[in-house]
Amino acid sequence: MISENPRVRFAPSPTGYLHVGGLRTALYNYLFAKKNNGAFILRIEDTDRTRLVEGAVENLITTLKWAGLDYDEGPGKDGGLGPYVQSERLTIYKKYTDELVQQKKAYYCFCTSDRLKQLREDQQKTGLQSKYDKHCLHLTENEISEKLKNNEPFVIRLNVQPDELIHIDDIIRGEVTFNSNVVDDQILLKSDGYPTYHLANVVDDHLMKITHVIRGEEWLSSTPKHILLYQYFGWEIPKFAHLPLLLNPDKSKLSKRQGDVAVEDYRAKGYLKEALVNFVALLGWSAGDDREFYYLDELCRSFALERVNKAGAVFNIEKLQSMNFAHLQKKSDEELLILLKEELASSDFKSHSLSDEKLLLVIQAMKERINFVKEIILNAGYFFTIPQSYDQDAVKKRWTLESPQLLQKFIEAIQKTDNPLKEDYENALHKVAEEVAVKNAAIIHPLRLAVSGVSGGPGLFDIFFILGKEETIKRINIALEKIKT
RNA sequence: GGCGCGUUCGUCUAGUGGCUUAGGACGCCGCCCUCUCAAGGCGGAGACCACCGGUUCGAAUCCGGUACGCGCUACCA
Repeated sequence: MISENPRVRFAPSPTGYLHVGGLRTALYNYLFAKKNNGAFILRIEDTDRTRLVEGAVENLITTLKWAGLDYDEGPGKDGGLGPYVQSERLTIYKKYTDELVQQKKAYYCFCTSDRLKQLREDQQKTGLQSKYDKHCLHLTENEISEKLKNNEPFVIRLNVQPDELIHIDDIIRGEVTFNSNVVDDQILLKSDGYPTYHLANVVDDHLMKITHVIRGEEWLSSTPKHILLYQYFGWEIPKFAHLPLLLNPDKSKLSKRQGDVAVEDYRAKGYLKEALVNFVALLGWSAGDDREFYYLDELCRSFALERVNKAGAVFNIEKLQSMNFAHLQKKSDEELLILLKEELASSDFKSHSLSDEKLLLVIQAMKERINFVKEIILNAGYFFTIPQSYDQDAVKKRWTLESPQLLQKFIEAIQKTDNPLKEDYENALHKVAEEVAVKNAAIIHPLRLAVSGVSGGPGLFDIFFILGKEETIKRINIALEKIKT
């Protein structure tokens, strides 16, 4: 347990959509906050104007909300330490860089990108680490004001001192040490007046009283820059926790090229938020026992940063799918009804005439045969409309010369029944089979084909009951005309 | 190239010096159930714990080195 109420943040860039890796980072932050009675803050890091995407912030917020990760402070939810969008905080960053420049902990740099590029190439050729050479550090006050007067573009760089050891005490990785000689004089303020991630991140984390920085491992290498900034400003350094990366099957950092990475893609495919959250929570964390099925509130209670793994985790779709199945099975029929009606509304069967009562029966029949609600429509469209075709392999295998007369007899048998139940269909069939002295299967298989067009699915008598007597007879008759051997 | 991080079944993981002939889950295979497809039940294959060396009575677990993988190395985050 953390003694003081911690404050954590999820700080995405609005570049279009919420990445599943981002979802996990957000989730771990959220879980940590909830577990320790802390605050979960959303901050938008939109300092790269070249990568801005229209509507991305709204999309991010909607998706986060869909997943159930509501933030305590953030855009539209002022906690007194806003604004929570970095592009609205430019004067703040300016103020703090000025302070650093005054104390000579940062300096103006007028180098052109051409010179920088050349420098990098030269260093690479000689096998050196590519690093800024402090060329502009020695500019005099006069030279600087002269250049500023001439409107020469400039950036502000961090003035890193050599030969210092910088220690990071990471909750997940333990102590990590860097020598300041490998830390570049990072640009803090870009020539367009916007801060870089490094500056904005540190300033905001401090101003927003962030106690724990929980973020992806890709940030570990730049953490020394951040530590230096905290030290230069004289600020307390937050605790760090660098999360293992989410990986493609080839172990590279999870990327778009190798599959879906946007949370909205998974949502659109029909994954339940419960399954996605559960799955992603287990990618890099476990409670230490064999339990794998969790709801969000249960995760909140069990989560511990100390138990997060160090190694990256391959994002395995098959496991996610089985997770979806598991969560689907736990849903009540009524919950599934809502989801099914949503899917139906945007399907070919939107003008179906089934009552909620019938839909509930369809759900009961199909539930354990699907990984996604939409598969009810995809795999069992016959509940909503007469089969448009008959599976030819099944016809070949199940439709025999005697099938027509058997089905005919079955029609006659059920014709006599009144409001038949599942058992009545079954009894009728058994009786026919007995009369003609064939196995039940000899009638069942062609019947299933006639009524559904396919060879698999729920119990035949369940299908009959859901369709009703009239519809069942009608379909058999149509099949008798259409199916030729 | 430099710096950093990592390495247990195909994949996600349990394991924090003896409980381990390394446990679970997904996937795969087989059997049972069965009108089909699933689900479910039972069983199976699958990890010389990356490698080498050290510490120890004893190591997947501690230490060192090597290899491999990944990340960072931008006026991107």
